[in-house]
Amino acid sequence: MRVRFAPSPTGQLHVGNARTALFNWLLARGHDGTFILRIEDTDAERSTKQSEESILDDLRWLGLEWDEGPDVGGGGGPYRQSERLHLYTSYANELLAGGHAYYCFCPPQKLEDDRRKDLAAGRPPKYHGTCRSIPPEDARRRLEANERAVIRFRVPEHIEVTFHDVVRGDVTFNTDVIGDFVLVRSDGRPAYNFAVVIDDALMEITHVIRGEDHISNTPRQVLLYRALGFAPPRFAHLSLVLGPDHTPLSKRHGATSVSEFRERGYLPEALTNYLALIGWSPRSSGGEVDGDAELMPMEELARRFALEDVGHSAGVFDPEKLAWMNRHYMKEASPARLAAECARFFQARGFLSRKTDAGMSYIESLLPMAVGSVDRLEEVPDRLAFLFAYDAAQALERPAVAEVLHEPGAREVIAALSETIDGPLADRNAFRAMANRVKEKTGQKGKALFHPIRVALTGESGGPELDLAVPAIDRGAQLPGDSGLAKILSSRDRARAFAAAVR
RNA sequence: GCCGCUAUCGUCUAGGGGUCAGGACACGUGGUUCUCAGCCACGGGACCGGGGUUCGAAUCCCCGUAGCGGUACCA
Repeated sequence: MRVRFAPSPTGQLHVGNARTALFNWLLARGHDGTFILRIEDTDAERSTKQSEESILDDLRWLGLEWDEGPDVGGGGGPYRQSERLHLYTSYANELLAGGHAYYCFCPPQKLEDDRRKDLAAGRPPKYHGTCRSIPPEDARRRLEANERAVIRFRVPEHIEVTFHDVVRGDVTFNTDVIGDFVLVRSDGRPAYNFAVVIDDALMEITHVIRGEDHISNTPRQVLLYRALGFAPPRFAHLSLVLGPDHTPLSKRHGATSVSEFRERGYLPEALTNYLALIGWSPRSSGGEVDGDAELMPMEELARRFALEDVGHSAGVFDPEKLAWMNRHYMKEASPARLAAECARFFQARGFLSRKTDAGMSYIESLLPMAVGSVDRLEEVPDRLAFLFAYDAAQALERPAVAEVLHEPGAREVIAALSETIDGPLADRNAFRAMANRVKEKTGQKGKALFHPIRVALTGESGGPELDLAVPAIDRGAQLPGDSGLAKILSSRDRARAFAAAVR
């Protein structure tokens, strides 16, 4: 089995295309097949090298490694269409010689006029066949006289073209609605329908899995396979991914490119797991489906994936569900990995200037507090901002904090707290011991005790576990000044500053 | 316009001639921890419309409707 993903490098990798790549990858990996990456850059105006690189980067980040491609080579190369021009030319000549194609000298203006007339008359707009019967000798003469021409495919008239789609079944088109389409443009570059067929055939692709938007191109391609004498591959057309308003997913709907999700702190396994479930669901293993059946690592997705289980209808991209999956995978990821991923967000927030060992291991120790209550890694620094920035006066102004202060005994607890803390609360036990001493002094317990302690030490009325957060404050406060970390006020200094502000 | 594809809770979906139409996300209520979150329990919520076939249709067929795609010297 040989499958391919063939993006055109004209922009960022979109989640819809990423899903197409994923389904190809899943099928290849699950069947010991070969996954090929081909760059369709025949549109020279819009294709950029930079875009190609970013697509490759995004695919790697997603974990969709390819076996053959522009950077790794392989027996079917080259893998950029711009480097395969000689192949297209040679097959175009073959088609010309066999009478399956002909030169067309129609100026663009005439083509446009024809189309307008068809539309106005309610006819399907298609090429009028003006140049269909120009004798080859005449064509050659005009070519030699430097007349511009395209090469068109001679579409057989009045026949039905049926192909089998693995996800949809048999699909039939009548060639009456298909005009003689362009194979080679006047500048010598191949058009899409021609290049794909040559490439898929030469690269011996067995399964063409692509977006539904290609379904009406397929009969043209089938015709080409026939004319060229190639055996057509199996086709599978995937439904599209839509936005909440049921229009194709676009920038209007927020983040749509893989790199945006990467930048915002989504984990690749969350994105791939989520994308796999749009339009595909694991075959229910008889009876009830386990609630966790949707959470699957890549290997399991690959093992269970089957084209036969792919749905027919378009799916709406749901950021909420993606967020849920991301939370799940963040909890599963190792703190070291998360710290490495998060460092840039701490840097952006000004909490970390350099990635020193001390700074990084401090951040690592913080993550378990934040990761359970955040959708994306990007939000982690905000969640932990109270550690790095402490302003007693500002905290007092916050309604939620003020509310806590109105609780009976709150001021007492705060006063006792500022007197009780005499050193760093290096761990949970030290924190508990301190809390007990405040409890003895004030007689307060439960919420009445912990709420005031929380607002005094963190400036927040809610947040990560208190007896985890407070030791973290003191650990940060004790780190050497060159740790790269923003300065952290110790819990003792916080308690005193807050007590003073309250008074 | 013409051609094609599609249609189950708000969303992703399972199922498929007789089911209490199942699950997940989201949502609501209650419980739980010093807190947001989390977690646990419970709850509301769907077969596009109309015909036909059938003892029986969400399921099969037809016709509508709607959405999407194509109708390029874009891919």
